[in-house]
Amino acid sequence: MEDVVAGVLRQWERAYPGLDTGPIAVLGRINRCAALLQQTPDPLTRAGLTRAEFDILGALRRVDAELTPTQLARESFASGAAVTKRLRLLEERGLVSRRTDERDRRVAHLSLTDAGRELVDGLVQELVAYDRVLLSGLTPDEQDRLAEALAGLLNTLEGTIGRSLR
Amino acid sequence: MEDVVAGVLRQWERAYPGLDTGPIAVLGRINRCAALLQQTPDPLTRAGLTRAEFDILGALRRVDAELTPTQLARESFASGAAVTKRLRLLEERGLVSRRTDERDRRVAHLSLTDAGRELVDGLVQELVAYDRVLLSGLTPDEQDRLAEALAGLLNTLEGTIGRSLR
DNA sequence: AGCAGGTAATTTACCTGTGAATCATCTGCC
DNA sequence: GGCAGATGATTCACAGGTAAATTACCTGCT
Repeated sequence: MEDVVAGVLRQWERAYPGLDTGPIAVLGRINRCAALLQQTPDPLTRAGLTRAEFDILGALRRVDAELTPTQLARESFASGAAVTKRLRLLEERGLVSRRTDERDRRVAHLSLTDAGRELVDGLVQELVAYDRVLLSGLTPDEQDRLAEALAGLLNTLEGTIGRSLR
Repeated sequence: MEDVVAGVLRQWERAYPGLDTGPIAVLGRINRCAALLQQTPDPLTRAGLTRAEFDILGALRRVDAELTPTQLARESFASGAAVTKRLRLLEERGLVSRRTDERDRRVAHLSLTDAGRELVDGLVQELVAYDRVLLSGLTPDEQDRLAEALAGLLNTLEGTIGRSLR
């Protein structure tokens, strides 16, 4: 059985005979998977959260401590400006609370409210269950190998990109 | 050697002992890889194109025929509105030209100009070479297995999502 | 003929992210 | 003590995406 990308690859190969479509086969599929995952309604959508907002809440839950906006940006792989915007919405919804540092009044310390923590606790369970369904087409063994290959790729990418930014 | 996601997974596991982090290990890495790929400057950036714009040009080159905006939307996995906007920019740059259908004056037929075609021809070579570098951390065999696993996942996702939209 | 309904493309209003500038505050040095 | 420069966070102007409404046109039915 063939996926959508396979047809695209054949077209490229026909347009440019001899072209090495191997790299596109990998990266094109990663992009396509990510795009599909982002567009699909999931438990977060039903809870009225975006993936980006959940990344903030998740970071606070994971580390189980207060975090500053800068730390949150690093933890959730986002820009500072994006974090500021998301925090405003999350605070308005009463999921996150803010405390100003006493020593250095520039810095803020964010933490989950009780409501925020309960929301995350419930959502994590739902999300994992949902993700398991999405992966159900692969055997557990295939899933493990896929995760491992992606970890390797991720390391290369972080390296390449880190270098290109300097 | 460990990737960035591995640390995150350990934190989740510590916050929720016994949580099955397997699904996150796969999907989290896919999202992270895609985000990195999107943020990184690549040959397209240097040519002043976004990935989305190149997807339009690429579709026209691949099928080597005129396409309507609706067909372009399907081919490049985008919304109609997005295609309209991109086409306007690409036409302004002289990369794409438009022809109105004679029978049905609602429909437009888009094709690459000579300049557009030459641009794509050059960029495809550069892109494949660049992608090969990004994947250089994996052996060719690992790359093949990764592509295959992703194809399987993609099929499941298209299925799951197709169902959820009905 | 002419209208009801469908379809292609575009427009509109809005939302979210980004990089650059700005504001507020702290720290080190003279 | 007080200023120069650094740093944390926010704001700003803008780019690009989306869903829903709109425009323009075609087709089939009476």
